[in-house]
Amino acid sequence: MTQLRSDAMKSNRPPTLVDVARVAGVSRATASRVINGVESVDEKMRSKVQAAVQSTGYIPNTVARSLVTRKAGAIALIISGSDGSAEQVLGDPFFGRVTSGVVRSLLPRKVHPTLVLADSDAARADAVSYVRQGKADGALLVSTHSDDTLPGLFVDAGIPAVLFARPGQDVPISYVDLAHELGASLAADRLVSRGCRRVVTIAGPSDVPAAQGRLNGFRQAMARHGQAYVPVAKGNFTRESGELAMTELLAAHPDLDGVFAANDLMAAGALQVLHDHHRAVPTDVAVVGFDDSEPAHFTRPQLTTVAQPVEEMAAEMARILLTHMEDPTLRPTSVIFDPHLVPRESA
Amino acid sequence: MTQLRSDAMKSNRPPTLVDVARVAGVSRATASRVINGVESVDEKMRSKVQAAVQSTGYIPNTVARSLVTRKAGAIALIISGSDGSAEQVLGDPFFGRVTSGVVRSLLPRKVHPTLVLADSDAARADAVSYVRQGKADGALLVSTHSDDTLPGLFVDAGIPAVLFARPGQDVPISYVDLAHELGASLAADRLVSRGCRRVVTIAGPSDVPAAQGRLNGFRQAMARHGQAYVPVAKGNFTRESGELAMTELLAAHPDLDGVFAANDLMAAGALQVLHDHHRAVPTDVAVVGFDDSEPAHFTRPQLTTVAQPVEEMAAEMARILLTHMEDPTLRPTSVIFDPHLVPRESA
DNA sequence: CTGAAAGCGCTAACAA
DNA sequence: TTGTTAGCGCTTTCAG
Repeated sequence: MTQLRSDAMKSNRPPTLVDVARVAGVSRATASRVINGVESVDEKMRSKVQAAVQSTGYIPNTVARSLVTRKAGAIALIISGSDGSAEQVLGDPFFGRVTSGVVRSLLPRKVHPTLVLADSDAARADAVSYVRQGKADGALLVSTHSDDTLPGLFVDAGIPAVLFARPGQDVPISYVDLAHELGASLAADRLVSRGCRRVVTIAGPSDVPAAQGRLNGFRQAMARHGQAYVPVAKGNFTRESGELAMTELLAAHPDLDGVFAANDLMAAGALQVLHDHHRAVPTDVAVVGFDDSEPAHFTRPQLTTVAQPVEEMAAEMARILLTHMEDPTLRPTSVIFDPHLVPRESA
Repeated sequence: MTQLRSDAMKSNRPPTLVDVARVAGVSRATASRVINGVESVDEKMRSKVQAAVQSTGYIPNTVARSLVTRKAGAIALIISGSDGSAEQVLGDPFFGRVTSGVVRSLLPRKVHPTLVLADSDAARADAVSYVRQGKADGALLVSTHSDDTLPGLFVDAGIPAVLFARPGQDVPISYVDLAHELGASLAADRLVSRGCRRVVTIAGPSDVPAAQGRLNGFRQAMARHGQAYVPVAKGNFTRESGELAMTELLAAHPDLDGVFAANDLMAAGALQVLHDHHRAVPTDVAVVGFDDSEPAHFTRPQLTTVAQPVEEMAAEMARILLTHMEDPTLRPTSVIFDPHLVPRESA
C-alpha cells in the first residue's frame, strides 16, 4: 500500500474517525463524542468536528462501532413454519402487510429488518445462530404453526423477541395478537341480524390457536343468540379445503342459511360451491369470511369479512421489541387488537 | 440439543477465539484457520480445534470478522418507489414472490437480505449510506418507477447492485428482466387463434418500460397477424383504471371481440365492465391479462394470462449480485426470461 | 505448517 | 471538558 500520510488526497480509502479528528484538530475521542451527540462538548470543537465530517465525507463504520458497543443496531424478521412452507408464507399478501407495518415502525430509528427464513430444523438453528453471532439484537417472529420451537429457543438464549400471534406453547415471551373470539362474534352477530337461523362454520386447523379462538368465539356468540349447536367442518385455510368443507356441510345440512369461514380463502371456496349448487348469496345463504385479504375483493359477490389491523399490530410488535432491547429486564407483554367487520355483499 | 456449558470457568460471556485456542492448546491464528477451513493445517491440530469448538460452544463473532475482512456477508433488498409507495409494493404478492426467490437463492450461502425501503429522497439517501456503512456488500433493487435515481447512486458509489427490471435511465448496471414483447405476442397469438378479429388493448403507464414493451410487442404481433391498428386505452395498473379503460374502449369500438390488458388487475376491471355490459367472456369477447397474479385466480371466468417466472428471476438476480460481489471488476450483465401463457377460461 | 504481532475503526474508562 | 490508553474479536502478514 502507498503511504497516506499526506492528507491532501487519500481518495482510496473511505475516511475514518482519525481523519476527521486530524482535520478538526481534536482527538478521536472528541470526534466520536460529537458524532454520537454527546452533550458535554464545547460548542467550538463541536462545529469544528462537524465541518471536518462534511469536508471529509465521513460515514461512521457501524461494524467497528458494533464490535465495541456489542449492539448490531439491527433486528431479524423471522418467518417460521413447517418444512418448506416459508415460500407460501412469503407469497401471502398478509405477510407483506406485516412487513410493511414493521418497516414503517422501524423507519424513524433507522433500523432495518433482516429477513430470515426458518422453515426447517436446519434453518431454525441457523436463525438462532444468526442472532447469536451478534448480527441482530432482537427478533420478530412470525410463525405459522403452533408447535414451533423457535420461541423457546429464543427465550432460552435470552434474546429479545416478540411474536406475531400468541405462542402455541406455554413460553414466557411477548406477543401481539388479535381478539379472534371477538372477531368471530362480529361475524355471528352479522349473520343473526340478517335473519340467519341455521348457521354453520368452516374452521381452520385445530392446532392453530387463531383458528381455535375463531371457532370458540363463534360458537359462544351463536349460543348467546340462541343457536346452541353449530355444525363444523374443518379446513386448512386453503380455498380447496373450503370447497370441500362447504360441500360436506351442504350435504349434511341442506337447509343451512349462513356460513362463517375462519378465513377468506375458505370463504371464497364456499362461495364457489354455493354458486354451483344454485344457492344465491346472500339471499339464500349469507357468508362471512375472516382477514379481509385480497381474495375478499375479488369474489362475486364481494365477501363480507372480519378485518384485522395487521399493519398496526406489526408496528406494535416492532415497538415492543425495541423497548425490550433497550431494557432486557422488562417482563413479557402482550397487546391484543380488536378486529372489525367489513360489510360487503355476501352477508 | 441441551448443551451444557463446559466446566472451564469463564464468565457468562460467550466464548471467543482465544477460548477455543486455549482449550485446543494452539494459537489464535491456527484456530482461526481451522474455523475458516484453510487447507494447510495439520490434521491433528484441526481435530483438536474442532473439539474445542464443540466443547466451548463457540460461535464466530461475525461483526469482528467483518471489521477486518471488510465484508459484511450481507446484502440489502431495496424497495424503491415514489413517495410513500413502498407500502403498496410490499402489499403486492408480486413482491412476496421476489423475496421468496431471493431468499431461496441466498439460503445455501447463509446470507440473509435486509429490507430497506427507499420511497422518499431521505430514505433513498439512507439506503445508500446503509450500504456505505458497510452493513451490506451489495444491493438488490426492486423499483417501481423508471426515473429512479437509486441505480445511478449505487453505480456512482461503486457498490455492486442488480435490478429487477431494466433501468429506466441509461445506467451501466446489471439486471434481470422479462421478455415483455414476447409475452404480449403470446397474448396476441392466443386471441387471434380464438378467432378474434377486432382486438383492443389496455396499456400501462407509458413511463414504465415494462408497459412499453408489452404494448409494442402486442402491436407488432397483431400487425404480423394482419391487424395493423390496435386501439389503445391507457391505465395505471389498477383495477379501477382497467374499468375506465374498458368502458372507453367499448364506447369507441362496440364491435370489439378481444382485449389484452397489460396486467391482471386491469384485466379484472375489464372483465367486470364487460359483464356489466352483458358481453359474455370468452364467447363475445376474449380477455388476456398479464402477470398471473392472485386476482387472476379469483375472477369469473378465471383469467387467461401471461406468467413470468418471478421466483427464478429473483433467484438469478441474487446469483448475479453474488458473483459481482466476489469479482467487482465484472461488467454489468443482464438476463432476460421468457414468459409463458397460462390458459384459463377468459380466452 | 505454526505462532507472534499488528492492526481493522471505533468507544469507553480513566486521567488530566 | 478533553485527551490518552486500552481494548472489542477477529484475520493476516511475516518470521520461524
